[in-house]
Amino acid sequence: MMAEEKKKPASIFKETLNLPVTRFDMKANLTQREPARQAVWASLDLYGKLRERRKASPRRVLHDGPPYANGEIHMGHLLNKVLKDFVVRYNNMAGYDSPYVPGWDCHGLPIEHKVVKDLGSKVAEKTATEIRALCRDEALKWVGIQRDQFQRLGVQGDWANPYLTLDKRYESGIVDVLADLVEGGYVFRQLKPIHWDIHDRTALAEAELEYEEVTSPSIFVNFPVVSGLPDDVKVALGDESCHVMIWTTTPWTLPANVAVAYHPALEYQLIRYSEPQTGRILHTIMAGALVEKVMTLAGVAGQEILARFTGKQLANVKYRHVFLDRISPLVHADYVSAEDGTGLVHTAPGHGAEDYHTGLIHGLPLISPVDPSGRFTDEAPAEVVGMQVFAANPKIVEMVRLAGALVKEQPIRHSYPHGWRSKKPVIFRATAQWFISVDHNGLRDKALEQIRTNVQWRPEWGQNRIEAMVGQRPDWCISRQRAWGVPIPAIACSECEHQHLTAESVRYFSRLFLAEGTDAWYSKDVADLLPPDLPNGCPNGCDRKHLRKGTDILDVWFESGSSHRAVLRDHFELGFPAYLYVEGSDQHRGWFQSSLLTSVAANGVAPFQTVLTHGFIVDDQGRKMSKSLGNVMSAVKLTETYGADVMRLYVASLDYANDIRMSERGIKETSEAYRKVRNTFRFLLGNLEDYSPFASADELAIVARELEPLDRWILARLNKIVRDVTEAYERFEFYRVFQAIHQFASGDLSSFYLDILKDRLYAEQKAGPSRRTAQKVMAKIHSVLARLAAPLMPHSADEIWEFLPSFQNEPQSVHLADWPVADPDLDLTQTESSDWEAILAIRDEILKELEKLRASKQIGSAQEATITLITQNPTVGSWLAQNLQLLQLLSMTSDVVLASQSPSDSPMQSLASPEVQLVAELSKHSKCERCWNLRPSVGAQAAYPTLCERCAKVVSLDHSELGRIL
RNA sequence: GGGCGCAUAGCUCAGUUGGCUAGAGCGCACCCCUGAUAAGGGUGAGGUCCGAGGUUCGAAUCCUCGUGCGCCCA
Repeated sequence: MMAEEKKKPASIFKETLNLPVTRFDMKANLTQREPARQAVWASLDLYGKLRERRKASPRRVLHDGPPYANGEIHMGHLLNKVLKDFVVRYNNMAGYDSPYVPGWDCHGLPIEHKVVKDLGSKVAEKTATEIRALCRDEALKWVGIQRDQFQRLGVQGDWANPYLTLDKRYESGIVDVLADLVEGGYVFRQLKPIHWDIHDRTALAEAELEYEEVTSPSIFVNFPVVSGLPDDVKVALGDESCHVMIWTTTPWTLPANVAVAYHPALEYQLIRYSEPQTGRILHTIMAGALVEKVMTLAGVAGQEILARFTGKQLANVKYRHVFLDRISPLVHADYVSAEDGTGLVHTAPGHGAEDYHTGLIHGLPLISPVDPSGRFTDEAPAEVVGMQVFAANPKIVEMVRLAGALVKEQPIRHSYPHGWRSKKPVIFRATAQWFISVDHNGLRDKALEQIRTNVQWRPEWGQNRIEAMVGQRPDWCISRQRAWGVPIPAIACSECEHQHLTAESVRYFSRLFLAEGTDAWYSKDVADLLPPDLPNGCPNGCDRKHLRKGTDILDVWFESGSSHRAVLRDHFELGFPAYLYVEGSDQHRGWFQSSLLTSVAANGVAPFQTVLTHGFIVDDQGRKMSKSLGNVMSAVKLTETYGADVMRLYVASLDYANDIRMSERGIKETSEAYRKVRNTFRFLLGNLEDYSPFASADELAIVARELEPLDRWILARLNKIVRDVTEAYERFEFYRVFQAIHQFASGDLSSFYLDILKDRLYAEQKAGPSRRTAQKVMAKIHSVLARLAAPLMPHSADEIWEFLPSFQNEPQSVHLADWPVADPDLDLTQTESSDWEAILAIRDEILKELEKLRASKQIGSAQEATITLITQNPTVGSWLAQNLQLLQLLSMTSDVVLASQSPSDSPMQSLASPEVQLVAELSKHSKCERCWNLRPSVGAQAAYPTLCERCAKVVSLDHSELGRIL
């Protein structure tokens, strides 16, 4: 019987139902559809239309931080660009003029490194101009590749006119900023140690170093103390002389020694020992933790500890150099430890990075008596002048020994930096560099003031972070000894060492570079480059033949940090300052800071109103993605597999403020969420095919009193979604947008509103008011939801938009549409809200009871059940009576009735309210052949004995031909 | 080692100034429907709110210490 029923032929009344029909494909097929749609956008010049449409609107400029033009895009790029696109697309729809000019960072070491590597030994035959041309080709190649990959993600912007840091206009802008800083007196020249390859006679960056094991002569040296010992140490010492002992693996740096560093919290000891070779009684100071180890090494037995004290008591100690006539201080340094050595560190600011910083803090002199080929200059002690530093090591050791200061010499194996090309050990050598003074003219304080009062930091802790960094940062070294970049246009005199770099001269070069590019600096002779304020050569009267072009280029951070000039102010008509910068949190030290400092120095204010940062991508276990861990996900491949809209939704679903966990599994889940949203739209569209209002969705009057209660409820929900989503976009909280849209589509629409609506859509009169009202509501939801989702899934939202019933009267793309606004007339009153809350709670209880009937095989669909609500309370009873019909509708049951006692011996279930109980049982009504509802009215119309009253009416009105057949 | 952060179901997120039995969607299990069908619906099981102390009548929430992870620096 049951089986027979299932197989029975379709009822002739099926033809009279309004079942969904749509051309909108369930299958997204994004990898084909998206590029096709992007081609359509390009042919429409959608971006140009958008600019035209918003040209008189208030501006919100998101200024793109330039990614480095090297390599394929990775997940970090994808995240960053997609977040930016959410912001830009939202703002354009929300009524702002929000242009997006993408940029690329094209200069710098990695590209130059790659080019030089590819050239191999041929590099020697190439001029700087030729190498620069190859670098340019390399950069432009990657710009092209990355541009295609970014566009594939659906990122909207002026891709035909991006800003490139190698562009003449941009280079000119950089130099223009430099001119402002020179004019403001921020730029100065000073010695600084850098990694130097004495074989290739060139500066090396950190990335160009390779670390290898070498053997070095390590020595322990006693420096004689001349004054400043703490009183208790003096007492313990009596009339004896005393030393401080240091350890070094680079004896050749001893001529540059100007201090000995201690850690203020370490424990030090004054010890007395007998030197094994000579039997002399010596007193020296070193870290207590190392005494045993060092004395054993030196072959000393029976040393005595005369005093113990902490490092900070050494603050006033002075000592004499062992072979130079120089008195130097002890200084504190936090990096000193008792790991190895003596806990007292030989400090030579001319030959080490840490030493250099210590030197800056304590005002130590910077000595570096070494020439470019690594030979001691005549500033060094006479014994070693002209010797190559490594070759001079034994000589220096000998000098220490002769001075009676050598405690122990011992070869040591350790890791030491080598040049990537020469494969030879490198040295730290002080050279003259260009700097920006962070404290000149109160720059640091002004920058801090801007950070605190004139910029919004999102998340807020970004402020703490950058404030701490700016508060502590040293002067900014802006010169680099490379070829691929923007020259610092200084003219030097090799006779008198004069460096010509004035505001006027730098502005002159800014104009020259705007016209000819920075290649002019390399291709022209110095005689043809003399700026107007240097007409007669060196101002000190030296012969013109001594003039040389400077060979330094600018730090790339200065370049990208100057984008507020070339891009925001001068050449792309974006406007200064920008509404927003959006980058990873590492840029608090990088681009945010270099942009801030250059802008505050040149313009007096920050270049951004708001700075939004995102975290870094980690794997599903929270570890960073790296080649060695093998957990790197390919942005390009995943986009090809899942489609840009899915990848975008995935980005949207994550709270990017902190670490961002990504996994292919997560992408698959997002893919499911996308399908759910897409199918929900498909259902809307399927029921709107025959609906074609003349007005656009926003103009379509929806009058609250014409609506059924359920329609009012869903539209009130839609109001809330519009408000929540809009606020979330304003706050850049896209995961709230995603959650709201997904949960609305899945929870409110698919499983509730639309499910309940099916009866009305399918079975009511096709053009009758009930069905048409439902369609009006659905069209509204369709239109609003498509727009809310458009920034996140621009391709799919646009596809959906074209299926709007009112499409002929709408903008041709969803991205040209206005942002939806909530309609307060559709909000529920307080009473309505609390009624709904109660009704939905009862519905939940009904559904649970139905599940029991289903489990015991009494019913299949909810239609087969009747619900009886039981209460003795007359107030509750009358409230229920008013809502019985609604409860029946919402539970999709055959019937909901009210009683004062149980209608059967079925078990009663108490509701949350103790006043009400309910019973669910099999309905006694017959099933309508057309709408499949079990209704008491089935058979009431003699002409249609198998139909319910509603269906009989609909059929007789819309399908009178059927009546004649029957 | 220092600075700035983060940690709530398997996943992605909620959780107001401390206050009912910590929620949602997805996933999962079981079931229903076959008129959204490579769809749709229902019910259910999942939590040491990173850990340990403390403040409080009461802590996912506030404080301290610790663990793990990320970014930046050394």
